[in-house]
Amino acid sequence: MDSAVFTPEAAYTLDQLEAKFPPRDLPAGACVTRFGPSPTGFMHIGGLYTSLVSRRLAHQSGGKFFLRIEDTDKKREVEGTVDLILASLATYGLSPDEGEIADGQEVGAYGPYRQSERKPIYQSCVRWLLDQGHAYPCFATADELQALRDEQTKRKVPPGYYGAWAIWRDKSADDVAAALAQGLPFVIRLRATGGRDERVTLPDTIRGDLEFPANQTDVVLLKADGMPTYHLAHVVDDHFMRTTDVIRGNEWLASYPMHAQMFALFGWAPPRFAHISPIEKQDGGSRRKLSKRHDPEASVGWYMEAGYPLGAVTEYLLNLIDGRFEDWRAANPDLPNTEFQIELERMSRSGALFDLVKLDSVSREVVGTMSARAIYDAALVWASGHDPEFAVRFAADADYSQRIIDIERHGERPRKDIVRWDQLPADIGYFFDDRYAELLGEAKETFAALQPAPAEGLLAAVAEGYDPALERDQWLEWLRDLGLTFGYAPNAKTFKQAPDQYRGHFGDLASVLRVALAARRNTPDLHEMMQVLGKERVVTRLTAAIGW
RNA sequence: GGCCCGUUCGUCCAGUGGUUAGGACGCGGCCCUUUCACGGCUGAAACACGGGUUCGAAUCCCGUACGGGUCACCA
Repeated sequence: MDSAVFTPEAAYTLDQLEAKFPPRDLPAGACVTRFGPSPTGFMHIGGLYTSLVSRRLAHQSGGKFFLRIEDTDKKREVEGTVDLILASLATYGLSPDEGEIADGQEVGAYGPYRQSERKPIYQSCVRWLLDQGHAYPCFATADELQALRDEQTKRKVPPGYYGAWAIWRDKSADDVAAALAQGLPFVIRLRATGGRDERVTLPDTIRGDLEFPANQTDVVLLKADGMPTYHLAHVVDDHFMRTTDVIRGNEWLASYPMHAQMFALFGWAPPRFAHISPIEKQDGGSRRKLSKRHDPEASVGWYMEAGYPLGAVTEYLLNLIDGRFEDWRAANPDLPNTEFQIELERMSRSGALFDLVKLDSVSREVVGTMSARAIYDAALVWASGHDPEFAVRFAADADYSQRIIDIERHGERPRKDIVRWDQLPADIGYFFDDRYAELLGEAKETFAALQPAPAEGLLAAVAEGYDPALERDQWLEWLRDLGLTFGYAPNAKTFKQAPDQYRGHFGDLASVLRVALAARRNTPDLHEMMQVLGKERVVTRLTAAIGW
């Protein structure tokens, strides 16, 4: 039987492919890694995690990181996913060196980088396997396969298409020709070579040597539509794309024996493997993988919407990769995190629980090291996409916005209360007059509820006497003195010693000003806030509040 | 069910035969303080269990339990 019938799109011999995709010219020790997502409408945080590991490993060794779109299942494909993947990677600084880099645009000499466009390559390899007797066509129907499984379950033997259960494994050429003549759909299966007690060992970079029973299953290589299964595509692609390190989720551990067998049959040296544990989530008493359905934080889109700065997600993930990152960061507060060398060998073998609280803490630190300008730029990009109304305000006066951001962020102990950009509209909205106007209603309520009630004439006096030229200390002294004339003790201690002699203490006075100026009781340093607002706004707002 | 993987404070990690089992986040307390933060100090908090090996085990071996993965023409 001519194998061409089963692989109509085959176009090369193995030798031709070897010549077409020669070994890469890279320095010794350089790692070539890849990320191979299927475009099913979603970018999982785990994909970002794997990409981070892969890309860092490649780059710190002088190698390459490429993106391969694994779109061999046309049923599950969701349009637009590739753009989403590209945007996600780009947002967190993980753009690939090779592969699709923009809509339909590819770079790199080992393409095409979409598996759906590599059919001739897969079929060429399968044809060789067929010719060698290492693969064969199978015309079993879904019903027949189901019946097989039912029988296996009944007989309590391992389910699967193997050995004597592999009904098409040893069919005669006549049977095959007959099925073909009827136009029956077929798949191509591997003729498994694993012996009954044979074992294979996987030298996993993270986990050390792992041992499994050798593969005995005649796994499907080519589906009825002529597309490869993951197994075939992985082996063929990672060989011809010259991947040195396959970094993938540990759900692939169990299929390693199949892959190993195929590499051996082709006579190819397998790459190194590193199976990483998935990021999990606490769910009641147990833990499970972060799921697309139940956990919004499973999607990279969630982090983009929340406006976590690039570095925050990266550094949090780096922490999961190697706990020593934290120590490194503490010792090197100013170095870019790309300087941190990751080591696969040090990765945890068990799955890490995703901890949003920790992420926030990391983010706080990351934002803490950013300049007001950098925060402004990043937050504006976020706002443009997620809060247009705020974006307009924020962009209207870039200098004003940056001074707002910079409040209490300079000096020895910078304020670290920004975690994600989406908190900004609520946190600093009151600085903008149009937003402040919208907050007036609640401001009045808060003002009316103030205890002790604001002293008559206080607002007018502050508005009257406010001198923005005063340094913080002088200003404080001035305000304390002024407060005293309205019955506010200069500090809490004095007040506590003689509560009946005062209306309240300095903190109460500050609250009055805060509510009038910011429509809330909690604000950053009052002095600095007033400086940024500027005398005009301060006077206007205080004066308007006199009637509250 | 078979096969495989995993198990140190609530969480993330250090620890590779001899440590008062360390750090970070979170939590409690104290301090600083014009509110909220920041910061400083401090406290509570863990080697899944049972057997070995050893002078000595979180570290090595075996078993148990509990989690997880996988057994598709999905990746």
